[in-house]
Amino acid sequence: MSRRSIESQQQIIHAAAVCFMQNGLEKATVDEIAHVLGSTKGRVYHHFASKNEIYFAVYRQAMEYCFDAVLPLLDLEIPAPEKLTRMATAHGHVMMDTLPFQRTIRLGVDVYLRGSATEAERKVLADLIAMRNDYEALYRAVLQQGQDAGTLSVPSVALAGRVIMGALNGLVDWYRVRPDQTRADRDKIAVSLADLIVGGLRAGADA
Amino acid sequence: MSRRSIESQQQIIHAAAVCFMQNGLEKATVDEIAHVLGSTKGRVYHHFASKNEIYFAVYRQAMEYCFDAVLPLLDLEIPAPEKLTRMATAHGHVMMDTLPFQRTIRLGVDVYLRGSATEAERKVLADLIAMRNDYEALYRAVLQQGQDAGTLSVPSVALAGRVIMGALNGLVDWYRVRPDQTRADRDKIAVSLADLIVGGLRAGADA
DNA sequence: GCAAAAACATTCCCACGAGTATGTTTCTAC
DNA sequence: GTAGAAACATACTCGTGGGAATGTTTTTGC
Repeated sequence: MSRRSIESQQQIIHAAAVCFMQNGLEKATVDEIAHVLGSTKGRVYHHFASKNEIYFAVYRQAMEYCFDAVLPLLDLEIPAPEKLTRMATAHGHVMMDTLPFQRTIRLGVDVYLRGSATEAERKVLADLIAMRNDYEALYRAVLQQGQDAGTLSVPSVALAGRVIMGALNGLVDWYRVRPDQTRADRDKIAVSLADLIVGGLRAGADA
Repeated sequence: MSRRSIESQQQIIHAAAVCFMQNGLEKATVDEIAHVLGSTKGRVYHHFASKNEIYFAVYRQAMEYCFDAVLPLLDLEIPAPEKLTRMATAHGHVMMDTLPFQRTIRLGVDVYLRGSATEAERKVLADLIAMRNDYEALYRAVLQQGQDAGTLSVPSVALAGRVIMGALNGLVDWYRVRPDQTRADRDKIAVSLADLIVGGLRAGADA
């Protein structure tokens, strides 16, 4: 795999993420993805066997962005609530920073590819879904630690994990990139979001 | 509009919701929707001008399910935290009870119909999105009331509204209908979900 | 510098599905 | 019961987009 080839692939993946976000998985055409790059279909099909494979690549990339942001935080020796808050904040940042990729994930996932996919493709998709589950498991682990330590009140670790991911990933549904927005602005959103999720809404809990 | 006509339309809408949920908005074909009913395209196109109109009808129906469940709760004279919890619980129930409709809403919304839609269709879609916003506003109103009364701690009403809707609507992503599941089981899910969102995760807030 | 392979562009094919046109049956009004 | 309209079924058109086949240019290994 030459250097130039990898770079070209990355460009295609990035362009695809943008097209997928703007037009959805089905309406986004391979011609359009190529056109964004000032190229034609030939280039895309030279690097990817099918449109599905492009989607898989975008999916994987999106998950890697998440893992890269959160994995380092697991080693911190801080109480579970704080760790959870920092993980959620980091995740919020990734959502905003890699919006096209994260939105793409939400467009279909298991809906996309129904029957029409080959057995090999289903295998890849299953791996990707497992990858997403592994990511959610990172949060569940911290939830369990907090429950054991008495610093978190978690009736159901599974359900709490779902709620956290739902609230965090919901960000891509309403967040819109604004050109005059600074990193500090996004940080405020991410921190507020994390605090709301961990701290809840009831008054008197903490500041 | 005859009685038989309305019933037929409702059947089509319901079948469409199931197809949309299973295969996505694009992959779900009009032929398939008709086939679920044991009919053909002719029946569908006799009642709906286009596939988009079917989607609109499903969307509207989904929103009406939500409003019908939550609107009555607004008149209750109870503290904001309790009202919010009950609203969230009711919403959770609707999500599970009308799963195909609610999942359909998440499939595209603004992504679906890009440029290819007529001006009239865009108008309808804008109305539907406004309808969804109105629904979210019900929650924001209660949040504001709680903030004013001091029973809720809401740094940003807008953000809190997003978080609540995100966590609640995320339910349709992971909830799966199980035949041996009773209403009590679903109620437990809905209540736990609402408690988590309103109460948060930090220990010591309340039971 | 020269084969050969990679990295594209161009052209073409064709399956698929939305929408239409037209036929056929069933209900309704009188 | 008999027009006529509503409620379908059947058969067809046609644009579109995924993917393959083939041609052209650029890079790389020797």
